[in-house]
Amino acid sequence: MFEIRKDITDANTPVYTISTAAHLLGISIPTLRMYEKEGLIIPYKKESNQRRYSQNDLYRVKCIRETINGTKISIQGIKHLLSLIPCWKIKNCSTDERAVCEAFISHDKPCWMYPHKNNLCSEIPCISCEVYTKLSDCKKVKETIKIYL
Amino acid sequence: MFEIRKDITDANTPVYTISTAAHLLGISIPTLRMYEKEGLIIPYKKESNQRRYSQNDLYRVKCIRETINGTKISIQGIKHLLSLIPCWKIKNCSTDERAVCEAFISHDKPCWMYPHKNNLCSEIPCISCEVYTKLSDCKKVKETIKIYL
DNA sequence: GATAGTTGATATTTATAACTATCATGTTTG
DNA sequence: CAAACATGATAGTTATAAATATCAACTATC
Repeated sequence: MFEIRKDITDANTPVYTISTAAHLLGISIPTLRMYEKEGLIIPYKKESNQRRYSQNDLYRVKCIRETINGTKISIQGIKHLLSLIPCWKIKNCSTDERAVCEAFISHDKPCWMYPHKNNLCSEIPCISCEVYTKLSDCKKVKETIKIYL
Repeated sequence: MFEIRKDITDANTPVYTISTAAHLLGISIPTLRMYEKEGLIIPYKKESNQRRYSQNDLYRVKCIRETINGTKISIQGIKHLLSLIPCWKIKNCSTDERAVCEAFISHDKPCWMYPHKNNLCSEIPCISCEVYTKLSDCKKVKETIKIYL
């Protein structure tokens, strides 16, 4: 227990329980749950509602903590930053879709934190959406924006 | 003393001393100097090195404080946010210029906080550069980015 | 079916960012 | 040429974000 699994080839496979993840990261369980509540991470959830973390999830949390404790950007700041990811470009939203999409309009939290109902994002769960998966390091938002500028 | 001057038509004219500005904003003088040190504001400086604040400067500080105290984004977060303003697009930098420009490469502070030597930005002081002047409210970075996306 | 680990929620602790007070020195103003 | 206000710098205070501890109820595992 509490060991990094090297038998898993896919870094996106959710294998670690919350206690293992917390141990590997050197943080407490409530902290992990807080990051999730704030929308900084979306762990996989089993049918029973239990969380399972992948290797990429761990990396993601590592980046979050570097940003909070190293760069001194607050959680609210990170959320604001993540809201700048041009999801409407990545997903190629139409003008009509943008006009009614909170993720396009607002800028206080990442797109995956808004309710997805009647737009094209409701087709795929956010945990497997490229907008979420392709940007594990919140310090790389600028890079991402540059691509579409 | 300590009164908003209504005789000044140009909101960019630097008229208020630091004590007047602090009083009008309801904050201390060191706080104003801190915001400046962090690159969140560039007050006009007289030949004697004394600061003079314009009406727009006051508005800018008001927005900074809303962001810190209301939105709960830290100063480091605001700096990071301001670094995302696509100055290279606004100023129409060449590929060669971008390649050596810290403002293009880095993302920890606004472009006007980097030393400007051998690029086209050295022609104009940052205080009168449109990249700085056109975005008084740091909460409107997303709007600005959208224009160029 | 007993032990270990999970869930969300609330209460508490801790670390520190944001802000202020105060300093000796320099500048402005009547 | 005083009085008032500026300067940068340091030291101290305060507010609170980030992290943790603990809870009763629920789920997993052997």
